[in-house]
Amino acid sequence: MKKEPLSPQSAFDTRHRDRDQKRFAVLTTAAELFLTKGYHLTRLDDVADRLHITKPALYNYFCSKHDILLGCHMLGHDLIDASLAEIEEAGGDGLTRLRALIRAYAGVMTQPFGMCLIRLDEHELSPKALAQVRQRRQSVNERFEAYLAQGIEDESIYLCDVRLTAFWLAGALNWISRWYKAGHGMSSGEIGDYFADNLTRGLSRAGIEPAREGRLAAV
Amino acid sequence: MKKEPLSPQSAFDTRHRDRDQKRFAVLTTAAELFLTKGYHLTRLDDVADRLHITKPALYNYFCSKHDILLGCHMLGHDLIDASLAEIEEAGGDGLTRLRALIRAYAGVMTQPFGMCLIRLDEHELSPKALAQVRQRRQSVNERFEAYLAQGIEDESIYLCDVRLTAFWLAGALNWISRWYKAGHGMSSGEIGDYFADNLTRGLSRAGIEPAREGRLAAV
DNA sequence: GTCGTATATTACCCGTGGGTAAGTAGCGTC
DNA sequence: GACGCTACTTACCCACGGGTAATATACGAC
Repeated sequence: MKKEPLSPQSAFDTRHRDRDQKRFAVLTTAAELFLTKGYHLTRLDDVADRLHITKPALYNYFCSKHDILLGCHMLGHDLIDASLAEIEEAGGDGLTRLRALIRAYAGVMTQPFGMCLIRLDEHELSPKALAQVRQRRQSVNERFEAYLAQGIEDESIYLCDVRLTAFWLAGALNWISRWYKAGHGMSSGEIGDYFADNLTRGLSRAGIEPAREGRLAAV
Repeated sequence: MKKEPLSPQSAFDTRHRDRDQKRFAVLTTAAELFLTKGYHLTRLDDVADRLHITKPALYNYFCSKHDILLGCHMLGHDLIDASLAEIEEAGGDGLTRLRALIRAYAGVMTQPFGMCLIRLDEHELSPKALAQVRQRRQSVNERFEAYLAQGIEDESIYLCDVRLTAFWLAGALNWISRWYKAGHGMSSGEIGDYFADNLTRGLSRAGIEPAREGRLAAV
């Protein structure tokens, strides 16, 4: 799937053009609306209007509204999977990898497709689609658990309940998608760095360093 | 609002009975269905069926489906507010209070009305209702920030970004509502204790104690 | 240029489910 | 034991919006 042009609707400027580009434009627009208004309150007419086309044209690229929703989820997971591969290759001890994962995951949660994974109601997916999504989600969770386990093994991480710790880390990170607003406050990267440091301070087996100066204490 | 009888539908066994009891029965049933099937996929007929009444009877107690949703949110927040009051009274330093808040909040997230706060789409609320809910949510967030600030002040908590830390704590806790299943794994109280200890390990200014034995390492 | 195809449009259908109007029946009251 | 109020039921409405059938048109090919 190719990258979008300047704005999603320009993908529909001309008639013959890359299908993938148009699919992507639909998903970008839909994701934005789903996040703003909610899935149900977003009508397909709304999506089409933004793209300067009409509703039935959407059915050239997606077979239903649910299918568009699934598309958003899949792109969100693609973002994560890309990071996972990099981190796996980079190597390092459990704690190092966990921190890298936190940083990357935080980045995903500040992007629309990443937000879709958390903020859109999974009940709207078809049972088959839901199974797909659940499986991909589970594989991410397993990665958290794997790095925690590795860190306990290599003694970079304190002995902790791997399952529960993975849950709370995921929660802290997923929640970013609910409060992050692009252009306000910290950037995506700054949040990632802060989380990577601070979520692991209590997990690290090495003595705790004093909190980093820099961006602190908005008391 | 009074406590429910054995099962929600028994509130409708007889005709004349406490209105509050029936309202509560409706909300209990609706919350359960909303959480299982999602708000939109739950029809008012479904709710009525479970209570052995018919849909229009619901309109004796609520003026719309949205109003039922709002009711669920309000009861969820009532659970939190009850804990907040207790913690405030109990006193203690910032860290102690923060831990108590974490424990209590975790407990709320394992209950249906607490789960509603996180898992049901707020877009379905009317603008006015949404404003109400947002305000209550904000007041909880302020409590997290207040205890963090207090802890920094009284030196029980490391200097940290209060706003970001409150966010990640809230996220870790809110996420419980997405994975907790009553009767599987740890109990609500055990989760609360674990979270109160482990989420604050990296925040505590006192040296980090080795992780508590007891319930550990499902590696 | 004209033909064929993919793409988009116009016009429409219709299932669904929230909500309501009118009528019925249980229960307390006197 | 008749009355009246409230709770509840039956029967219905209808707006909404996802989805489709039939039709028009831009673009590439030759």
